[in-house]
Amino acid sequence: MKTTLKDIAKECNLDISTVSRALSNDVRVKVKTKNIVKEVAQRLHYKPNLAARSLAAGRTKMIFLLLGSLEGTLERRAAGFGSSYINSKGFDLYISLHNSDPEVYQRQFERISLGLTDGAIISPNRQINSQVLYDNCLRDDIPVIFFDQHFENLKTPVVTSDNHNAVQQLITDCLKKGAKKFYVLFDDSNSVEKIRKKSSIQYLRKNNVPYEIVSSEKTNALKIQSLKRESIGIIGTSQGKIISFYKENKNYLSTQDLIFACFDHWIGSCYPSRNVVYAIQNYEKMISTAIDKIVEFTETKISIKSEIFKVPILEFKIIDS
Amino acid sequence: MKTTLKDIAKECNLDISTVSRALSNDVRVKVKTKNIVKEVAQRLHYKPNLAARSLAAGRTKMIFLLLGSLEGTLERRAAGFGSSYINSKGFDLYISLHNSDPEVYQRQFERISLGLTDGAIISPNRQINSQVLYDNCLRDDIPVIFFDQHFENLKTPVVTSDNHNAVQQLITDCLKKGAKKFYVLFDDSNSVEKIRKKSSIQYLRKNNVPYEIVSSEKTNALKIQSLKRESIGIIGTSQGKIISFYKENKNYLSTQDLIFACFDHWIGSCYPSRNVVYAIQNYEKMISTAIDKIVEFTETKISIKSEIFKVPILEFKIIDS
DNA sequence: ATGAAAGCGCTAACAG
DNA sequence: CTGTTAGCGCTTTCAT
Repeated sequence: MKTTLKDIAKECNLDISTVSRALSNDVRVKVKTKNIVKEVAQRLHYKPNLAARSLAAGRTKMIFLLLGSLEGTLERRAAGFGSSYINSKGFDLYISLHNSDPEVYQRQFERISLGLTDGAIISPNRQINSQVLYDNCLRDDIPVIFFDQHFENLKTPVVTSDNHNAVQQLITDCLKKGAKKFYVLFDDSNSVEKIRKKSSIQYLRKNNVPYEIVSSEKTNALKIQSLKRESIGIIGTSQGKIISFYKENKNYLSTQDLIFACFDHWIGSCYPSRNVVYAIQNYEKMISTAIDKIVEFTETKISIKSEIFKVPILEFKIIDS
Repeated sequence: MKTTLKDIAKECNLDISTVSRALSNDVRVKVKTKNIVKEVAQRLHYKPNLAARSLAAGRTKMIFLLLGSLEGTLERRAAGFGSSYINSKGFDLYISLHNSDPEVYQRQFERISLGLTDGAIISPNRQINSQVLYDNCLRDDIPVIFFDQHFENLKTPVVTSDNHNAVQQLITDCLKKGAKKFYVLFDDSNSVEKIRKKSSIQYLRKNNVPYEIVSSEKTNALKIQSLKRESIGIIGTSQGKIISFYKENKNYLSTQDLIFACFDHWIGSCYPSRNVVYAIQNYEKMISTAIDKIVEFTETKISIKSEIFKVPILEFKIIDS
């Protein structure tokens, strides 16, 4: 059965409060008493009840990380690195997934202000009005910071990559490698994709490069086709998206000279393209920034501001065939 | 400020206990009273404090999922599917990562029995004696089930893939595709790798197929090399491992006829091999089995048994070039 | 149908 | 240095 402070107090003939102090290394307790208490605690396999502690102390040292899924490299790495990083601050990170399900998202979001966490980092679901949920947390003084996704209409703090510059750099690299026209695979499925799409178009227009936007619904209708072999840049979010686009249009694309551009990583050789360029997002900086803000808030109670933290791309990589 | 039952009680001129009942839809409370209470609760933005509830009720409906990382397909998918699956049972899943760090692992493991979770599913770290940690949880009646990794010397419940059969089927497929000799890339880094290695060797021996075990430390010393072009099977845990092995031995391997075999997924074409065969583990079945067991335990308090649940492979896929 | 009261396990004043 | 006391917010008997 569960050992409590009471059990230890009885065993030591001390008051429960002294035991509590002894275990939290309070300077007021005699060293000798401390030792006895600690030894008894160990012998009885004492473990503090965090729910009780939280109730009494008003904090849990737990931070919540709510993500859509773990399929993206950024989110995966952020989760992995964030766990370690937060540990070094004496906190714990609890990750939860909403799988882009609005109901789950809302439910998880609401759980934040239920007394078990001191704050949260959230990669939002765009189908839901996060502002309401965010305001809920604010009202209860629970700090929340958004991660990766950024909605212009929301008054919330956000940590995000500098997607605008990233995309333009990727296109520049493709152009250097000889790309003469582009397929842009970004869609409108979330705010990151939107920004990337918008920036791509803006930059391609500015440079007078022909392009076609290919949303995932109507991939088979490639307009810009020509019989002669050309150098084509294909830019999209991930290796997976690019590869499946390629497969769907293999007949045409396999006859062309291709240059792929995407984010975060590329596994294997650049085949069937001639070159792959990709932008590695600085997930460490992103998640640590978010964590720093949250922790700072819980320790100082100075209110969190509705700021945008744009984190530059970590590195641009080029794979040659 | 935080609204509590007390605030609602005051506002409604009711006792706090009636409010509590009304909000939990207790049949004893008059419908009219219930409606009033609920309306006031909403107006005051009432949210229950889970720590307090947990303390009073003795359960949290939270299950802990402790994983090494999210880099593996199995773990990622299990986390994703598990979150949804457990929601349908009225529970929540909290994922935490130990990044193969023994200290973090121990710390997270110990957190399980700290009163915030009703149970846990754990992908263990082999550097740590999990038995002790497991016994700790048992003593406090916290159900724990191990996931994926299986240690023969531990008396614990475990859900794992049928790796033995999986490996033999993969090898069979390679042989059918013409493989005449093998490189086995499994190592001893964890219990799954160990079983896969052992089963590979056993099966290759039985079928008199020449093979070489290539641990990641000494990859450059390939023994079985010949000048003539041969059909070579390369079997390992993931696409990543196989590709990096290939790269390290490109001079020799690029002249050979290759067949790759691995687990869970393969992105892109099978190039530079002729065929890729891979075994998709049934992560849905694995995680749902684990969740079912944990939930069953928390609801019935019937003690969890030290059983092994072997989940068969979901599907074997073959990619042709 | 509602209220009163005990208590879950712990922390944190306040005494002494 | 240690004990006493009063909660934290909620659930749950036991009365009425």
